[in-house]
Amino acid sequence: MSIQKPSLPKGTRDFGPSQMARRNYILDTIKDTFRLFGYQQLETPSMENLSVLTGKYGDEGDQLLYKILNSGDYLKKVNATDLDAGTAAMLPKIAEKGLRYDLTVPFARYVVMNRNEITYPFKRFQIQPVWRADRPQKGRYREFYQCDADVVGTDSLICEVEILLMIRRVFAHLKLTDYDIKINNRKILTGLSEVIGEPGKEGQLCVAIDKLDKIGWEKVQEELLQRGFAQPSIDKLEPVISQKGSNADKLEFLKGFLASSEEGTKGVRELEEVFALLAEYGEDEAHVELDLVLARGLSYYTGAIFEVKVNKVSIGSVSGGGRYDNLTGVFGLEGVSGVGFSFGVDRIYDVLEELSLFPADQERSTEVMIGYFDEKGKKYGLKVLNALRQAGLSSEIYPDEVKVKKQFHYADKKNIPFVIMIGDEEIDQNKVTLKNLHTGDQSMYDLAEAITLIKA
RNA sequence: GUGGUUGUAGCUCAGUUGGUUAGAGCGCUGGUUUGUGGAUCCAGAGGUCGUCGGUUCGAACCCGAUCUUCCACCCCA
Repeated sequence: MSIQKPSLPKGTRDFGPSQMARRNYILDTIKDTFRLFGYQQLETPSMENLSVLTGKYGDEGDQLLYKILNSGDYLKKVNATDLDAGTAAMLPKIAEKGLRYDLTVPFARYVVMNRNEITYPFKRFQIQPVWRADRPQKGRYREFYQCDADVVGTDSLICEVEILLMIRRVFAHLKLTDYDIKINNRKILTGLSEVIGEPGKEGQLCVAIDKLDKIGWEKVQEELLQRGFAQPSIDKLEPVISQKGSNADKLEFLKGFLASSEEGTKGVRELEEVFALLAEYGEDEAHVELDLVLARGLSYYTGAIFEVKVNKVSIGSVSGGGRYDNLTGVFGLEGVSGVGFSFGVDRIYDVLEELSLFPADQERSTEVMIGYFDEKGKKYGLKVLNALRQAGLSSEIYPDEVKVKKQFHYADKKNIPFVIMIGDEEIDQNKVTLKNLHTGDQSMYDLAEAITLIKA
């Protein structure tokens, strides 16, 4: 019987106590914010029927889905001809479930299945892991968490504004100051493709233009040519690429540039209203930047699109989202529009780490540990322990009778700020010795006094 | 999915053209003090060198496969 070394599947991680403390610091901030804006929490199963998931993320997406082998004799329904037909044809016979790939599709499924119980507009948030059979890299995992907030059943641009406000609140609480919320509108991109003489190609345009930051204008032109755009059309795009200035300046420019496109003009008007509403809230435009070349690959966006980039760090975007007109159409429920966005917790974690923005005492859990010299002290300590907990102090007693040195060492390693020591003297005088591990000071007090001191 | 990269003690890393018993720092355990942790000093434990196979008298080192890490592309949070 050989002992096997345990290991983790590629692209997955354990979260130890200190990581969990830090993750919860981020997640609690996000949850508080979602609730503050009236969103309610939803959870859906880790696995969905494969029919719910396939075909929603494109061919590549289907490849990245984790499929779950049927229970029992999973080859039961397979015969020789199925084997010859290849993987794609055989898949439905051996797997009927899969792990969720994102939170949007399960949400759409939920809305459709509960369409009659839901009161619209429906504001929900959802924080759960998702799985992708991608090749992992730094900041890219096969299991990771998404924090989605969506509101469906309203076209109001107030939702867009509130997304901006939620992002700003979360980042302010996390002490992140140097970041940009980039905003654009899919209708503007549609308008652009019309105006430059390539109508209907906004999808292709998006894919290429989205890389501007990364590969530069020259390379983007090459890519556009490859994607079948004519050189004169590309030339017409030039003034948009080089457009600089304030959000108002850019909108002014677009108004003229897209005048001939009905759709584009609509997009401009929507953006204008978002900025106008923001002002109505009494808020400024800090961190909000209209980015004419922000595209985002996802094809289902139809209105506003968002992306958040933290400056001066090596991590890509940490949040993104947008408006979609027909979330639930694939499940047979037409006309449910909505807008949503998502925080990438894992990436925010990396950003906070890179910028050393995690609070120092995040790891502390226990406030007081009780130590003692012998069995008598231990028994006395149990009463003290109970009193501490009733006073609302997170506390523990060292469970084994070992040397005092070892007890203190434990408290020190666990970053426990106070130790209450029990010996014969304390028992005789009905007191406790309280030691502050940070300063090293210690003296004897009544238990009630000690509790007040710890709470101070 | 394509191309490349990494793996030696719990952690960060040395390790000569292939040659006897694979090292350091930090950490860990015990002691120096019989009512006290974090500093000093002393001692100690811990490695089938990612795994499997091959070449060789001999492999941490050379070759192959596989797993893992990270990177670029694709795509994405």
